[in-house]
Amino acid sequence: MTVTIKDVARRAGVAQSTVSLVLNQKENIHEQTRLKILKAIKELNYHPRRSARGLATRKSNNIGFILNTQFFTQTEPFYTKVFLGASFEAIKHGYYVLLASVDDNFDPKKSLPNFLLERHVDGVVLAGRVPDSIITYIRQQDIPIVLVDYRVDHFATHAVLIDNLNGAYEAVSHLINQGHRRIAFVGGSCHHPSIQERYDGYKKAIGVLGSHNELNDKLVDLREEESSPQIGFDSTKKLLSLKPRPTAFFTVNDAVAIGCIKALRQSSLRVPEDVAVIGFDDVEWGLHMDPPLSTVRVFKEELGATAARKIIHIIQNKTTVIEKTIIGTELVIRESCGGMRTKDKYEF
Amino acid sequence: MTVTIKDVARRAGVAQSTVSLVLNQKENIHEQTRLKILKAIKELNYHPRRSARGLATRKSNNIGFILNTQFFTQTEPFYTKVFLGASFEAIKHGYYVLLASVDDNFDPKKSLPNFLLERHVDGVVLAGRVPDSIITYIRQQDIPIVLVDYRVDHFATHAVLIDNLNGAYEAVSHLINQGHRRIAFVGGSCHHPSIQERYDGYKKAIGVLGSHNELNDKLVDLREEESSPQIGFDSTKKLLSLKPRPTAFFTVNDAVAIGCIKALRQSSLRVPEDVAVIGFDDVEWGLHMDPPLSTVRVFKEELGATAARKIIHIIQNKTTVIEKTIIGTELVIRESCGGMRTKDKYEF
DNA sequence: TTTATTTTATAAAACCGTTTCGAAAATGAC
DNA sequence: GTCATTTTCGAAACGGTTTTATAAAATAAA
Repeated sequence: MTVTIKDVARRAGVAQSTVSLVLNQKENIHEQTRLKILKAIKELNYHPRRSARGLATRKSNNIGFILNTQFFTQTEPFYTKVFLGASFEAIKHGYYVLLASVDDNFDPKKSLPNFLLERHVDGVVLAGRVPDSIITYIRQQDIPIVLVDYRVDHFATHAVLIDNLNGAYEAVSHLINQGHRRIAFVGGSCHHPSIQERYDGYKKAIGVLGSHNELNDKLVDLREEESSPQIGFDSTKKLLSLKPRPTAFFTVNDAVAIGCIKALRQSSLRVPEDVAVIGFDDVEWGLHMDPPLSTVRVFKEELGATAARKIIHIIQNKTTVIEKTIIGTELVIRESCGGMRTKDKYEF
Repeated sequence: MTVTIKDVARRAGVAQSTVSLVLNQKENIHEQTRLKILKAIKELNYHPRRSARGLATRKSNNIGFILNTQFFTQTEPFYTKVFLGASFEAIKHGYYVLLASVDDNFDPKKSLPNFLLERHVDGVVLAGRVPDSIITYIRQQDIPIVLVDYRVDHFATHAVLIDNLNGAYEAVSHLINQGHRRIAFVGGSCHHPSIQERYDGYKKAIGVLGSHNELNDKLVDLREEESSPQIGFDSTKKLLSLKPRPTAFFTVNDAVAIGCIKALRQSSLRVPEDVAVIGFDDVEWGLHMDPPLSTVRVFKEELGATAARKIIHIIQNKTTVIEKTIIGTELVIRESCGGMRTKDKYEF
């Protein structure tokens, strides 16, 4: 029924081990027999079966992609894009990506992605904040790891990261250059390193370009919860009570920006005429918001693709030297941060 | 190093075949030896290796998920959600989902998802419109198929479908009940069966609840291209030139609704005061639009989950009787279709 | 009770479709 | 003709499942 390496060998008149050798591009195959075998392969339309190969080589040619369950409940499928990027890049290299999720409070002794137990993956990509315990567990199994958009300082791990610092720096610089002096930093979860870095970029811009006494803790609203439009709304409402009120809002991501703009509108403030807003991430619908949202573009698919390339490289080369790759961002100026009116500029 | 079935057998003092028997829950195992073996399994933390199992059983315990490449370029990750639904449902049943995409003009002789060639999946889910040729090919390989959000009338295939007809019917009925008499049907690709069905639902509602001469071809704008905000914008602009202009717009999906509302706004028409809009799909950001978009909710994850359950069932039971499952929709009334003002009601 | 027969539980062997490795065969150089 | 060097081969893994054989236990027949 299904054609095996044996059939190919028979038709080509060679041993199956020889077929295997040409299949795996090994040395020392006489060109003539190589062609003979290739011909037989083509004629029979032969394709080696993955599980057989996997058994013999102890490689699955799959890679696992694990993320925190709670990210799925988020408004914007940020990590989904990362996954897609990884998935399609992996295919190019002959790998498939298996998706799994873990809870924040997960216990390796009780529940684990099955692909880890069944040796069904050769390496895993961990996306976003994941519990330490799973990192520890996977390392014990000697399965290579690459983190995406997450770092753990006490683990030496390969990682693909967003240039949050610079992204935020550029965004806030832009606001400063437009004359803004009271720039609020709106609502993100202080637990995620990426958010911290965005905050650092904000501070740096104000420190470098503004005057230092403009670095005002009151203008910053970091939260415990995962960022969301709701958080953005609440956060903005709170920040609007400041006197004088902020003239610009740099939000920790686009989801927060949505809530932020909603709050501004509810307070009868016009964007961008009265207040400037810049988000982060560049999600699809930012373009269609009213006004179209200025933001810091994150190359989500590229993050995933890079992680895929990296884990595959590690798998194939047993690389041991740890390296972190930082993917740049791009400031996307649309309408939500338009130039300030003269009146505002001299307001304070 | 890695613990195999042999180790378990040795420790339990039985033959490995016996271990295999309890692993696979077969009959005729003395309870006492069963427990003994289970104990050994637990103590050694043994997990059968997938590729070994796969080789022996000729099953991969993977399922393939194929969709049209062009859907990835679409604004809203509709099918991505379907994929996620399928993926997580599959995990519950011990399967993993492998993602692949095919071009519209793809040729099975040249390029094929590798998992098909390498017997790496036991069945596949095809999402959205896919070329006939791939369906034909997969059937030849005797690999079970389930379609999601697609139907091909000349193939008898299992399918999971959206109740587009009823969804559209309810939405348009709602508009009619609000007093609208000139309801436009805005911009979708006439090639996708789902769009056709939504159109049918629209016609049915007007036919049943309206008067028949309100069924006016001029109010309908179907396109060749895949639906998008741009299409929605163009389509709406065109429909607005009608005299008298439509008072309500039923768009073929939410992406189109975005463009539609943008066009309305550009023509200084207020939503919902001057014009009502209802979309379809219920994408994430519809809730955050201004005004929040009324729409017909499609349970995307549920579509995927159902497809996963179905394909797994077919794989395991060799079911042969074809069945189509239709998943209901839900009319979500938000603000974009609010009641009409009295003035408009009597306008014609 | 003894013997034959069936049932049940376990063991042993064959198989799934590859890769790998040591040995054999072919080739070439001297 | 001998010795190296290529090239090819055969058999043994890899880690499970499945089929078949066998021993032990249970049941039925004599």
